[in-house]
Parts: sequence; C-alpha cells; structure tokens
Amino acid sequence: MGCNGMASPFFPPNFLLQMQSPHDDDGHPPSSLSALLPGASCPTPQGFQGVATLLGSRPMSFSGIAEQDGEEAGAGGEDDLSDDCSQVGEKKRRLNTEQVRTLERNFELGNKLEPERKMQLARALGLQPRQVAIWFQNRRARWKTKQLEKDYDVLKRQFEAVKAENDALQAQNKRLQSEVMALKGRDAAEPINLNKDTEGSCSNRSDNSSDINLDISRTSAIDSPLNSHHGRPFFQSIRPAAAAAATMAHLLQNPSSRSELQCPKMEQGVVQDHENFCNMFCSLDDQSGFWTWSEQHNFH
DNA sequence: TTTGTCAAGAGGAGCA
DNA sequence: TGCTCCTCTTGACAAA
Repeated sequence: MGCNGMASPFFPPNFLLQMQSPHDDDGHPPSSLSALLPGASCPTPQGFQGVATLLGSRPMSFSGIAEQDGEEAGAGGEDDLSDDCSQVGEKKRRLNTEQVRTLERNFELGNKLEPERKMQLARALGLQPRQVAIWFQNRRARWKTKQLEKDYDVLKRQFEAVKAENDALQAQNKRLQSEVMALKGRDAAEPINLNKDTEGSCSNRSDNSSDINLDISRTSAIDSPLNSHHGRPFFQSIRPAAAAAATMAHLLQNPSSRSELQCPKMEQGVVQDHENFCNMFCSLDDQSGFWTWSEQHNFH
C-alpha cells in the first residue's frame, strides 16, 4: 500500500505513517485502516471518491469499524449521490477510532489544514477531503471552547485572590479608622495644651504662630498630608491614622510636659490651641475620606 | 425520553 | 471569484 508512503512536498514520505497508531511502527498500515480501504490499494482521485462513497454508504458502528456486510456496502449506488458525493438521505456516522487518532495527531502538529495535507489525510483515512476539513473545523471549535473554559478558570482564581486582598485591606482600613476615632474620643476627654513652648507669652498670641508650627513640626510626619492634601497623592507620605496615633501617643505619654503647658492665665490660648489640634484631626477626617476614596477608587 | 457529543449544513467575513 | 475559516445550527446517535 504505497499511498501512505507517498512523497509529499509538505511532509516526509512516512509522515502519515508516523501519524498512525503506535502499533504501526513496522510501516504497515493499521489493519483497521486496511479494512477501511477494501480493494483500494492506491486509489486515484477517482478511485478515492469511490472508496469514500463506499465508506459513506456503509453503516458504521461507534467503534468505527466498517461493517463488512456486502449488501450494506453495496447499498445505495452512484445514483443516490448528491453533488458532494454524499449520499442522499445518508445518516451521519462517526469516524472510527483510528481515523480520529490520526486526525488528532495531525491536529497537534498544526490546527490549520493545508490543502496538500488535507488530501493526504483524506486518502490515508478513506475520507472525503471535505470530511477532513470539517473535522478540523469542529476540532478547532472544541479546542477554543476548552481554552475559553481554562481562561475563565484562571481569571476566576485571579479575581478571588484580588478580592481577598481587597477585603483584607478594607478591614485594616476600618480598624485604623476606629483607632483614630477612639483616640479622638480620648482627646475630647482630656484637653491638650499645645502651647507648651510659649509659656508666659500668652499676650502675644498673634506673634507665636511659629510656636504652633513648632509643635506641629514634632509631628512633621503628618504635617505634609494635613496641609497639602490637595496637591499630591496621599500615599506618598505616612498614613494619617498611624501618624495621628503616634502624635497622640507622644502627647499622652508625656503628661508632665502637657501639664506644664497648662497656664491658668491662658485659657483663651489653650482653647485656641485645642481648636488647632482639633482642626488637625478635622483635617485628618478629610484625609481619611480621601484615603478611603483612594482605596475604593483603586479597586473599582 | 432526555441529554450530551459529534459530523455536517448554512451563512457571513477575510484574503489573495 | 473562489477558497478557507468562523460561528451557529441541525440531525444522528449513544448513554443515562
């Protein structure tokens, strides 16, 4: 059966033989394939059409072995053929396992079917070239469907990972905001005099704005985000909640310095300083709003 | 009888 | 213009 070894401009002489099942290593066509091509050792295109017609007219079991029933094989003569050599009223039949195996191996080599390869496969498998082309089309569609399913699974896993990370960050954000609120509550219960460096200078409060700045400079970590939050991304500096917590911790851990700030004669100044401190947290509130928006904005 | 799979039909788009 | 491909659909068939 020289057909399977026929030289091709596209494939080596034994190309199709290599596409056969592993037990065809001896170079002989598989017995099932021989059974597919009864009496057609090397069909010419015309002879091939006859074989294909014969095969197409044969009932084929799911195992793919054409039944060797002479009456069945002869059923439906040339008169019943349509233009594409298919039989009028012909029932669809599945390709046999050997044909499918060979087609699968060819598909693995390349999912696009060149005309020469189509003709060679059709001759070797006893199919019409159109059948081979249709099989490749359907196979590409199945491959694409499977690929879409894989891509969907990958994207789903990625989404779940990102969502988990987002949830963790949201929880952390809430926790930090609640800490800030708690610290603000403690601050309201214990007024703080920020004017500790200006003891005895209450009379010239209009001139000691630098004192306020000096105090705030101790919390320079939060100075920038508080005073310039309109101009740049907030996350370029320290997180305000953490900075505020550090500031509050510093002030609360130094009650002596805070008490020495208490000036009975400066209640007015203390009130104003307290207002400044509260304004700092009001700015913090603004920042936290900006912070929350930033995170939400990044995840939507 | 229903459901899933597969071969094949139909129609439109892209290309040389 | 013919060919090929893609997509959707149809019909046959086997299994549940």
